[in-house]
Amino acid sequence: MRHLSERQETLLGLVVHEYVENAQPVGSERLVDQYSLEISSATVRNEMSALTEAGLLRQPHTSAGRVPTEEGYRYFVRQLIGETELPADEKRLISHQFHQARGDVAEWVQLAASVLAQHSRVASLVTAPRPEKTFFKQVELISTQGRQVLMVIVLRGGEVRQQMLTLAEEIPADRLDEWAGQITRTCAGMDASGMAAQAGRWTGLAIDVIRLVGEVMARADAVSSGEIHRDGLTNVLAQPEFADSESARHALVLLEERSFLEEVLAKALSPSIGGVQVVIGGEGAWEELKDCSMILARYGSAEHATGALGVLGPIRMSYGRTISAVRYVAGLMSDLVVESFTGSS
Amino acid sequence: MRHLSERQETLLGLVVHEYVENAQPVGSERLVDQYSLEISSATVRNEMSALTEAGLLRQPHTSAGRVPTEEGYRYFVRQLIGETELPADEKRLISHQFHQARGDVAEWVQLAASVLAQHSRVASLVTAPRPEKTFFKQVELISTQGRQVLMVIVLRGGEVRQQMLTLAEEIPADRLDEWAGQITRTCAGMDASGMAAQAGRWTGLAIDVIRLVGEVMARADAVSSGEIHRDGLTNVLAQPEFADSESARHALVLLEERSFLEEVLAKALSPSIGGVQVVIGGEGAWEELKDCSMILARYGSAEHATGALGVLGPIRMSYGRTISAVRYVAGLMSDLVVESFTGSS
DNA sequence: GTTAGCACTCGGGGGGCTCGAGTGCTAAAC
DNA sequence: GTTTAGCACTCGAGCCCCCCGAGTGCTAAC
Repeated sequence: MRHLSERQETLLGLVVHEYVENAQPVGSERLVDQYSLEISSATVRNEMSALTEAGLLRQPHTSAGRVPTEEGYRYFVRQLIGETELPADEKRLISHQFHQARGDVAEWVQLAASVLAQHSRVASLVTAPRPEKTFFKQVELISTQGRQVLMVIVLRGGEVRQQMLTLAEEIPADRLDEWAGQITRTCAGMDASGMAAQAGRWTGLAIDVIRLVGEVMARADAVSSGEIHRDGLTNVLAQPEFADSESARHALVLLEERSFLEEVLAKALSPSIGGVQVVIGGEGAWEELKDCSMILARYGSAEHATGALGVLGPIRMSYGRTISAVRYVAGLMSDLVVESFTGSS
Repeated sequence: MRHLSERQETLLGLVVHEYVENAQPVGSERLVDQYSLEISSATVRNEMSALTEAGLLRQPHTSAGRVPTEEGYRYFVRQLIGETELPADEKRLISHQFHQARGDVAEWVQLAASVLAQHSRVASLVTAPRPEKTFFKQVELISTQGRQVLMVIVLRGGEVRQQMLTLAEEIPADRLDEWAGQITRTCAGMDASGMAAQAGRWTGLAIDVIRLVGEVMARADAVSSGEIHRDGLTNVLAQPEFADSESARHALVLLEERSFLEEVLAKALSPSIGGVQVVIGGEGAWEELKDCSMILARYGSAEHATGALGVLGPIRMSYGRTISAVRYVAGLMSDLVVESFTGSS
């Protein structure tokens, strides 16, 4: 399977392209017509035969056209795609949309999902950016009703968490402020374990507050990602491979199953930020997405916060287009994260 | 169509029940067999004929069994369902799950969606509880990096919003605290328009802060609901009426189209809390959900906060079961909202 | 009012047919 | 040696047709 001739590579590329477009096995004559090839259909047949031999194409049945195998798609993506870029006008449009949404993280995430879904025509996933590890910055204690107190915990990077706390006895607001100020001054910059260690050194109300803050931070550190924002679910239903409800259901289950998505995101994105990961047909590791591909990227920056985004669609997907869309959106999101952390307006 | 005999009502009920179970037109003989009726199939045929006349049943084609019409379902729900209750053990299970999740609003919402999806076997929707109108309670100004300031806005009821603000010049943290304290003391309890009116009376930094707070509050008042949490999307794909991908897509589009859901939730739930609204087949008002039904309820309490929840599924739905599930979950959510506001632990 | 009997209807499913796109092979041409 | 025309062969998709049986409405008897 090593060493495809240049012509074979070209033909593989054309088969992939044609199949992605039409969702139908592509035959030799068709190919010659469609792309005005200089060679005859018989030659194409010979080459196709070789590609089939090499495991890059297959025939759904004897005497039907050829279809790329998973291996064929992988070869295509690895060797033939090059560095496709989104058209400049699409880039401009997307970047414009992102500039509109500046300011609100939740909005970015939603927008990224929507943009990906629209430009890739498959289902998209985006998680909000989160720091690798949380550090305490500030706490506010706000009395609500009787002995109920709302704790507002601010983490480094500006993430805000809230948590209710019930006091043993009512405490006036100014005393609460005082406590909060003391705790903030003393504990600023600590991580979850640091907070846990602190608790013992305090008395009264502060013990509970610090313990709870520590718990909230530990919980935040434990989950690998927040909510996973989805969009474009209906796109995958439009694909002919999901025409029968059984396979459609199967694909949708993947997209609903949070734990599965988390696992995939975690495993596929362990490496580094910037690169785009392409998982074609489960790669042997995930039986569940046998007929699906995912294109994933991590965004953000390691010292601030990172998130993940990507798409999930049928194996028969426009990889060039989709990969560049994922890469571009990941880049924009990275910029936004860095911007919002370093405060350059 | 007025005045069905008791026997006719019984038969209508049985047809609905049988059709909901099997998704196939039900014939007279089948009905007699299945439910060991004391009357002959010919009699059943006569009654069915009358029900068809009355517009409550219809035949998919001449010489097929009967299927309830939309009107038939409505009659069934209005007159025949009674006050079905979930079995006690299911109630106990659900209530137990909710007690586990106490404390975090986002968790309730997610749990409610999951429970509804599981017990109704269709797709569920839940919005987070929100107050009718927001009132300012407190603001904190937290310096992050250089001239970037994170505003944390606490609203009555404990809802927390955050908003970035870029200063004209750097201001030390203790000055920020001072400003925040002043604004909080002066403006506590105001609504969005009150805040807007305030802005003019201040100077410097405070103008921007108050203006932004006002905007955030106005924005919060404008959207009728926050994010709509969904679950059980795959359930609807399992229904035979959505076997072909076209209708499945159609249903999924409804569930993805935020604006549509908001409209439906708003219109259907204008009345009051507590009651369960059943929208069968669009009721003429929504062409889009021609083949779907929604069962919706508002939860919470008017003076604190309210949200909406419900399910969307095919018209052929187990109304008794689903209505009681929606009612029960709405009740639990209402309790949680009230509890969390009044602070009774 | 109820029911047995009966002729009639029509959709679904299975079998068989054709059609055509596509293949692999061979032998001739370049 | 590679390319290509020619050709026999394959096999699934689509179509037609037919049969079957569940179900109906009607009529006449109970």
